Amino acid sequence: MPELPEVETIVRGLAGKVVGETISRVEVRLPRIALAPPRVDFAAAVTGERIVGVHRRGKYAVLELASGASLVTGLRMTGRLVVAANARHELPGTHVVLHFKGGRRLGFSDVRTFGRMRLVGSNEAWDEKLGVEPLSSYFTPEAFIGMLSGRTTPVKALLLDQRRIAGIGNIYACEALWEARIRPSRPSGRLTKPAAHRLRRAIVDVLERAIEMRGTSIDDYVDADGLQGGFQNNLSVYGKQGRPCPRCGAGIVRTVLAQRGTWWCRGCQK
DNA sequence: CCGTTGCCCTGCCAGC
DNA sequence: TGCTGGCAGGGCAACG
Repeated sequence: MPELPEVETIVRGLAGKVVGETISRVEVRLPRIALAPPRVDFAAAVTGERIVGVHRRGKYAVLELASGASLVTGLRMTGRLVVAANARHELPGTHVVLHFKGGRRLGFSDVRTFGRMRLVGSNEAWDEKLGVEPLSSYFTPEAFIGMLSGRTTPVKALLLDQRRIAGIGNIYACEALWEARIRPSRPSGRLTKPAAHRLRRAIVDVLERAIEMRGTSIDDYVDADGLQGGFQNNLSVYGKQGRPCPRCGAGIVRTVLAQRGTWWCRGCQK
């Protein structure tokens, strides 16, 4: 499931492959995947556009187009964006294909069809609901403490809320809470100041380390070259129920919190 | 505003 | 072996 580090890795890979390319043809095989403003036809509007930049916002990959419009792709759980030289390497469940002049192509695939590729106009504030970028200078201890204070929501649910911090998903929420030695169910407002500082630091640390390892490949994620990441070998608690905690040796448990599987250590997360 | 619930969808796998 | 029911989960709409 692509979270911030996986989307960052995809975007870095795409930058060297698609910037400067002109989209000569667009295939939309599953129309509900490709969204556009009212009365705008996705394929017609995108055809002829040139890609002038690529960036990430939260868990979204954004292709910047020469007209000022953007193609915003949300990968959800199983979505993939992969550049290929030809049709031979096409992934199963490819729903949208951007063909470039010269023959290469960018395919968007998603077996579960939860992901979306959306064309947004230059003035469309598509990301106004998204919270702070955790790897930006705006994610200060003060900003984080402000989010936590007075709230009864379990701190893990707050980490997953994209309106507050953009880009953290289940894997990195679990890992950051373990690193900060904080119990996932702890009410946000009950974190001590040192705990809040530890957690902010842990979020930044775990995201940066995961980007260094090119993301976590549990079952579906691959980068823009179709290659797996390496952070799955560095996970401490995610998916590790029954295994010993790498820090204190107690057994890692799996509970359900905010409808999500939650892995943590009863021994050292308080 | 805030928090919760249900829905979308298919691959996988435990259990029979 | 073959089937099936339940689970996985990010974002969004609807609701209280």
